Amino acid sequence: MPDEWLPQPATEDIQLVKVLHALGDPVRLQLLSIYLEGREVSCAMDGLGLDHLHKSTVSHHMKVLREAGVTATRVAGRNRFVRLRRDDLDRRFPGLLDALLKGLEG
Amino acid sequence: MPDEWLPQPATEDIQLVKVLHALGDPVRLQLLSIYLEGREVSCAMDGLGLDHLHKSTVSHHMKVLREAGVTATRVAGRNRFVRLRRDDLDRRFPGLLDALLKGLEG
DNA sequence: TCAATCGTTGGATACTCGTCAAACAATTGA
DNA sequence: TCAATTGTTTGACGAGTATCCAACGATTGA
Repeated sequence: MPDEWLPQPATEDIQLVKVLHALGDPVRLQLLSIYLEGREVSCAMDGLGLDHLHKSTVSHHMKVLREAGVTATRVAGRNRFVRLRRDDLDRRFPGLLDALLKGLEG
Repeated sequence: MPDEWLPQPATEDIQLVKVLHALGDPVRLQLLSIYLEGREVSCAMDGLGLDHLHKSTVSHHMKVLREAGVTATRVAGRNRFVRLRRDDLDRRFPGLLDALLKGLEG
């Protein structure tokens, strides 16, 4: 049985303004910094620094990132594993993720 | 009499999340594309593609960009001349403006 | 089978935001 | 001096959003 994926925009349909809007929020920018580490992250993982938020709130933010084309979500049983769409974003907006990574470090 | 400038955050106080939030709006992203051409732009200039918006709305968007640290505004008589803080942004978030410029072209 | 787990959905609430309109201040030119 | 110009400010209003809570569906493990 192959993996199932939640719906997401095609690479060529990713819009810059939606990406920037999605990332212009403290919680979602922190999620990005986690994804940028390359880990595939499950929603209910602890230690993401989001313990103060309700799980439905985190789920909402993850949906925003996915619908903007920033992340891809693989469904595996009860879990959803989220990862950055790094190749798609690098092709669509070259240098953007690299710049954000540097900016998040500083 | 020297030029007068509207208040703006210091370079080291520019926050990535505020910059992204400021640019995550269609009108403000269009303003950025105008500023990226290097022109110093006056608020009431025609041909900016913002004719459908009330002047107070444009003024509001320009204020958001300035307070996020994206632009600098010089006061000259009745006019305000707005320009990108390119050097400051390049120093604070290297590669970000270049990536946005490329992304706006595509 | 059945309880526990993971995540989503819908409702409720408070807050933010984009927009316009009107009033205002400052400046300029006649 | 005085009307026109430029841009800001304030208020109002509707739309969007961030958050929590409760309920739910799907899945897993005992």
